[in-house]
Amino acid sequence: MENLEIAAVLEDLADLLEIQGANPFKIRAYRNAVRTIESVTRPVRDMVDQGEDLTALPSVGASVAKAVEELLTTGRISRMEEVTTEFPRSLIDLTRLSGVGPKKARKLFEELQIRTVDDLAEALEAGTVQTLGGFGKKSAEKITAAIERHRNRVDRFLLDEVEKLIAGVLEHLSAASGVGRVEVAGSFRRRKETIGDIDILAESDGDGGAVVDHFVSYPGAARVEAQGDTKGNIALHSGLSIDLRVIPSESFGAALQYFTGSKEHNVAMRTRAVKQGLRVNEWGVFRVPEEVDAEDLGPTSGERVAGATEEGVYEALGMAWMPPVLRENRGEVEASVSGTLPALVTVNDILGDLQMHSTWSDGKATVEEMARACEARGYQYLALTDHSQAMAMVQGLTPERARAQWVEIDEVQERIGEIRILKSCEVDILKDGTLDMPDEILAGLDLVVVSVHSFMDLEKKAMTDRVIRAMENPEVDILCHPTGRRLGKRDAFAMDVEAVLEAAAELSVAVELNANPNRLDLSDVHVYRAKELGVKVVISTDAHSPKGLADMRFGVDQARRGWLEPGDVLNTATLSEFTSWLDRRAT
DNA sequence: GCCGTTTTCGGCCCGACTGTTTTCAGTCG
Repeated sequence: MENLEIAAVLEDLADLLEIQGANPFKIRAYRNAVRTIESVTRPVRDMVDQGEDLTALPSVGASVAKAVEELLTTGRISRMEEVTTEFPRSLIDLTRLSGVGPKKARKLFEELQIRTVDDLAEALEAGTVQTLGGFGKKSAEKITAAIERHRNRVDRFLLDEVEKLIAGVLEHLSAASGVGRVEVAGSFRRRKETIGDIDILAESDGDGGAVVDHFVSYPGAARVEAQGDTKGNIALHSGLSIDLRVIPSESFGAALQYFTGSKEHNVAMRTRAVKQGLRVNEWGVFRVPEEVDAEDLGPTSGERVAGATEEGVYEALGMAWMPPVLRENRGEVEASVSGTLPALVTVNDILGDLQMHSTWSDGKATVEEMARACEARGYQYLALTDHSQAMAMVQGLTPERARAQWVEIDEVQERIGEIRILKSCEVDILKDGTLDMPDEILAGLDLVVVSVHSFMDLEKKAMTDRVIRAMENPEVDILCHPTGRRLGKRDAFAMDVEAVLEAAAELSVAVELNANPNRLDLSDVHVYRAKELGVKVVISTDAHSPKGLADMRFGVDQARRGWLEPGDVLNTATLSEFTSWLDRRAT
């Protein structure tokens, strides 16, 4: 069982306990443990198998450790079984509907015997929901709309989609009178691989309500969900929900910090602040007067010690500012305090792109066009990685056509001069782990990259063995898009990523972080683990046109989320450093 | 349920908006 699956079960347990009305701090404790397990870079399963003490993990105590061990050995958690005799697990789906929380879910179940979203839809249709105390006409309408959205749900958006969707909103907002800085905060600013909704902050010391009015008048808005003096929300036709907060200048940094999150990062920060007699909220950092009861404090009571800038907020807490990509409570708070934050890789460090396609297979541009586009980006080298023949539908290269391409590459290299074009091939890993290209061709290539494109539904062990077998071929340099996922479309293969990374370390094979925003494969947690194991990461665009080369920045963002520094990323190497790496196995 | 450089007991992050509950609970982020 993968870490994410374990976390999902515990999350369900927390949701059910909340419906049951358990102690809120107990519920929070479970949720904290969920976050820990989601971001542990090693498989928890291995830790249990090796008899390690799970309570060494932050926020995991005796109860959660026992529950996880029980889950891994028996496939169930007895605490969960107890709760589900009282409240069916399907009630969790109700709380996922906007406007329905644990209290309402419980009430719907106890008074109307509603167990599922379908039950709820029927009851709304019949008009019985409105008869319950706490539910009126408006809430019935809201929940009906939420069910509708749930049924044709556009769950999460990709980073590149969001960038396009919000450009017009930002332009519209900047045109509002009295608005200064406009920043997008939230998971978008942290460059998370998928985005649920958008948080925009607008600086204004004037009439906040007027700014919100202007915001909700955005012509592209499908509906207005909320509208107050400091806050508004609209939904676009795509389903993307956009929150606006209007913030005075003196609080802009505090608000930017607060709404950038993550929630877990902020909790860790505020807990630290409380120990220093400070109070952090979206309005600033305040020194709490000692003899005043916390209950009597307003949001801006006490002496303001920071708030105008984000740097100032961190400084007030004795911390160094850090890039938003790190703010996931995975050790960055401690690293910031101790001055050991990583010096993250940037787009400017990238000196080459090691996966792209040309018209020799399914690319849209010629070898020369791709090379010139890479040259224009300031790279020292690129690798042409057209598909091998197993990818027949995209005219993958036969050995004969591979040789023919080498001739063309030599000609282009002659014309183009400085930038080095590496002869490569994205060789398919066949079902049995052998490679779709004869050894003499592999030996003639400058660089061999390998990928799985077929039989993606193999059993976990078979898939893991297949990929490791491919990496054992001494000609192999890079494993591309290792888990095969397509965000929001296709799950990762059933594959033991830990075992594959360990094999990569052993065999001196690099792993790709595919920069295409649909893939971003490996994930942030996996590249972090690769770094821990000493596996080199290559950030490649897999471009099929010159335009696709620009996706590099998405890959770099993901690498930064995984704490990678330039030295961890192979394609920050200069050409001569990179070619010596290619000779690493020569003795 | 978890945790400890003030604590092994007594805390645990905090504010805005909405709808309906005439003074605030529920939900959300």
